[in-house]
Amino acid sequence: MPLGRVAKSTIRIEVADRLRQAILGGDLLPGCPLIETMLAAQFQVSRAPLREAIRQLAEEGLVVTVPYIGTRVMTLSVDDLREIQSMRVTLERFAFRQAWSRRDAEFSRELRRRHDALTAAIDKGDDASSINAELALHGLVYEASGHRLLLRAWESLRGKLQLYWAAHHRAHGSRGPRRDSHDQYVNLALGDDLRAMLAEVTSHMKRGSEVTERFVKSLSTNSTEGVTR
Amino acid sequence: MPLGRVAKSTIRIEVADRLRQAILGGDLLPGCPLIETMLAAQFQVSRAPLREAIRQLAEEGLVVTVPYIGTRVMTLSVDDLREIQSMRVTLERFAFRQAWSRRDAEFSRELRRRHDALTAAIDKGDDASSINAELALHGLVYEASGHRLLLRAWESLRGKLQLYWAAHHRAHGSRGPRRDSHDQYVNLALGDDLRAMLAEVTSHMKRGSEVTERFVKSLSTNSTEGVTR
DNA sequence: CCATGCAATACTGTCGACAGTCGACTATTT
DNA sequence: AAATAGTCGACTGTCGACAGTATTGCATGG
Repeated sequence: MPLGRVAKSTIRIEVADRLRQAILGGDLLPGCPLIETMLAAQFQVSRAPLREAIRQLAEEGLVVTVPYIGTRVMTLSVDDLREIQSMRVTLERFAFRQAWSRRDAEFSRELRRRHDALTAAIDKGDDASSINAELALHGLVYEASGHRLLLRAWESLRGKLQLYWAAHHRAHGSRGPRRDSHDQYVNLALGDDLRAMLAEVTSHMKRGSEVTERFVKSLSTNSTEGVTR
Repeated sequence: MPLGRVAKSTIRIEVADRLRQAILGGDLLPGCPLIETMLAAQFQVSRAPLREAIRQLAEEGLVVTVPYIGTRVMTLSVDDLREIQSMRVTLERFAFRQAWSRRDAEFSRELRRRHDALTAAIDKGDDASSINAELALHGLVYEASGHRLLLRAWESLRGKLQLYWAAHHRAHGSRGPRRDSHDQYVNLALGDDLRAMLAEVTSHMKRGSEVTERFVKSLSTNSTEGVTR
């Protein structure tokens, strides 16, 4: 038994994880200000590690900080979403190119497993889980690419995507990915036609982004408040 | 004129810039430990803003931090370089696709300007400047893409690339990009054949990475020291 | 009634000090 | 002599307090 390290964690890391979870989980809505003194009191820690955690999230792009003004959760914009989606298409196509010759039995097994998990979550109507399951499904190809930098880039994108999808879910009650929306994706990923797979990635995301974009556009027409700190 | 904010800088930002500059400029070599107390004394600031600056650089990927052990400048590896180069090809091809229809007279002028600057730096034999000039030249297409996320991704890559090139320069005295190595790149970027441009990006970087990779490989055979904290 | 200047306030930025942990060195035991 | 346990020094992690800044609300004048 390898007996892995004892997971020595610092407050900074702990707080960063909790904050990230809170943001992605929707406990801290986009635009919501992050008051250091409040959060420090709430987490029962001093401001020093909390500030460092915030600095980290800022670099991850989940929050934005303006000196002497404050930090708030990143807000949604149609342009941002478009950029995220187009970047995602580029990265995921690259990931499939990299991973294609590295696919093995383990890859296929894991792909099916995650697809089943997604289907189950959708059937159960558990939207939060289905979001995570969909992200996990798409994440596999990045993991299989063996490209650490690419995986890191995906993780950064994933956070922002999750932000959008969570907002979508809160507004509509159901984000509603269709039960069979990933069948073609999975089948091609298990097959031998890379060209078809790449085309599927492009069109799959095009379909998905149309839905999300319609939603975000509807949001930005309603929410006009500037959230005056 | 938009009249942007008055660039009010905090110590944290100042220190982060100085540190980044020191790392990329080669004052802090790869593997070199960053002792907080020393740096704080050197910069004449307290450890709090210094630590936050380090946290930021860690998220940028220029340094690595291990809890209770310390922080050191990211080290070079052949695999890392390969990943950076392949990612760069992917992103720059994407950038050209995005920017292609947005090119205007200003773009052409700026491209020529930066190309001239690069040529001048090479002629003058100023290697540090020629590295910056080459990065600036390649950076233009990212700026012209109008894709903020893409530009951000490039800036992150650029830092790591600069790290490698600076190491190369220190070891060889001259990094030696040939004077005409970017002629084709610039000509195609000014032309109308996107397909040819994309092919050029791929082959251009392939040529460049072969040189750099040979160098890094030669490095890793020599340097065996573990830098004992 | 609206615009302008000014005080109050709440928050962020920074500091110095203390506590906890790791690695190296020394001493001891077999 | 080799291996183990104990000790020491140095550095990181954390804390509470202070300084500086931007917003808010009010008072004043037009």
